[in-house]
Amino acid sequence: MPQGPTTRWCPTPEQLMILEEMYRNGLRTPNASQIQQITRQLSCYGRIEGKNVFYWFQNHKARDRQKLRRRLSMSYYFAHQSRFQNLAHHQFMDQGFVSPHSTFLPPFMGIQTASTVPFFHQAGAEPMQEAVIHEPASFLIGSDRRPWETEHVSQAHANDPNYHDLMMVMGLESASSPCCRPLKTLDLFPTKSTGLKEECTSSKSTSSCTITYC
Amino acid sequence: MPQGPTTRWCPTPEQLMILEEMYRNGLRTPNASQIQQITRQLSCYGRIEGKNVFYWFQNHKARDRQKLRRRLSMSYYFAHQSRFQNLAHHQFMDQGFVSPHSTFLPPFMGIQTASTVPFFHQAGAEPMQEAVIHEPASFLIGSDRRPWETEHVSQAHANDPNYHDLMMVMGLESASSPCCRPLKTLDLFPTKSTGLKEECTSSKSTSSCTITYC
DNA sequence: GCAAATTAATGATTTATTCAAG
DNA sequence: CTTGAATAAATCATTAATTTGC
Repeated sequence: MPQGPTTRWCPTPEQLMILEEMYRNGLRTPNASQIQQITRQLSCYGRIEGKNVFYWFQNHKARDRQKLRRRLSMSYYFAHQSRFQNLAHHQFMDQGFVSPHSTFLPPFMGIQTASTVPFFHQAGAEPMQEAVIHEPASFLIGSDRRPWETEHVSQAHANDPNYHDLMMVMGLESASSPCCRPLKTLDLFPTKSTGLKEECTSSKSTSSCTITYC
Repeated sequence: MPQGPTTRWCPTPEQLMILEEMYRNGLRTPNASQIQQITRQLSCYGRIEGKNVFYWFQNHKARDRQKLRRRLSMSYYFAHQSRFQNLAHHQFMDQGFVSPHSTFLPPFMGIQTASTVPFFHQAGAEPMQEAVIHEPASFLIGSDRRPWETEHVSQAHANDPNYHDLMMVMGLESASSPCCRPLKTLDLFPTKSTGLKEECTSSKSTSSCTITYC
């Protein structure tokens, strides 16, 4: 076997740049059609499948949240350090109070989870209203992202008629072969602001997100 | 529209019976091919899709674990009731110490999560070795369950060549149309015992699981 | 009895956590 | 250490049981 049984996707710089641009522009949870479109778009920069796109957004979103929480808890802790039983920072950072993969939290909380965060706020002095730690399920762009509909399309999509789905909705060309004509600024995703909690932290004044890729 | 836009799957008694039998026989995390097979098998008892099967096993497994944890915590609490600050059972069952959807746990633990359970055991006196609370990721039967490959197959599976995948491996007939000839005992899933933590609590002495459906 | 109101189950999604390749 | 991949936990949402007032 020349290619090995299973090797994980390794995004090319171009793919990564495009994905990050989409993310910066507010895309968080692309639906099946969007995933297909993005996959096709990125496939001219290297091997890629729909699930790679799906996972990339999932992980990127999760790790963004994680970083935010970490920063928040951290700053909260340092602001009220004296309350935490005279434990120095490294004492619970380095000694197993918090696993390296878990979210930072003051020692008395143990491992932080979505469920325990409220207690943290109860125990603290200030509400920290400005930063929503646990966003509700309404956080997605479209609610009809169904991994089950994302299948094999990237493999046998060459002349699959199901491909021309939401292309119009997204304002993307609906060429039936991998789009290899980038170098253009496209109108990507209509940013219907649905009261989302954590959407588009970057500047966004127009009603649609655009992405420049090259 | 006769059927309405979107209504969730409502399993028929036959479908439920078969699924539960498979679960009893040790199936926990069917892979894509198994899901396809099961879907096809159950489709003659009513409308069903691959994702329904996938979700059913996921939910059933999770809620089994939940029940087990609840029972364990419960019995542990009653065994060491005196330690819990003289709180009667209803005092923390009924007054918001434990949300109705969360796992039962003694009040000092707050909401139970997989992460907090170890602390619970640390705090307690006995190890309760016999029941593994938080099973590792190696808990699945096959590691290649990919929801992304489960798609539309139930919709346009009639003459899809990809269908005859693991049928042999599973010892199931590979008819290309929905199997509507039940009333038979089939050899279903080879129970390769891979050091699983929470597998097949029911009696299972042979090396393969069988299911009788009618 | 029976239908509105409540509650319990459970199907479907999203989020958090963990594993492991590189 | 970063991050792609996968699983488990938590949550949401709809349907079925069940209760309650008539």
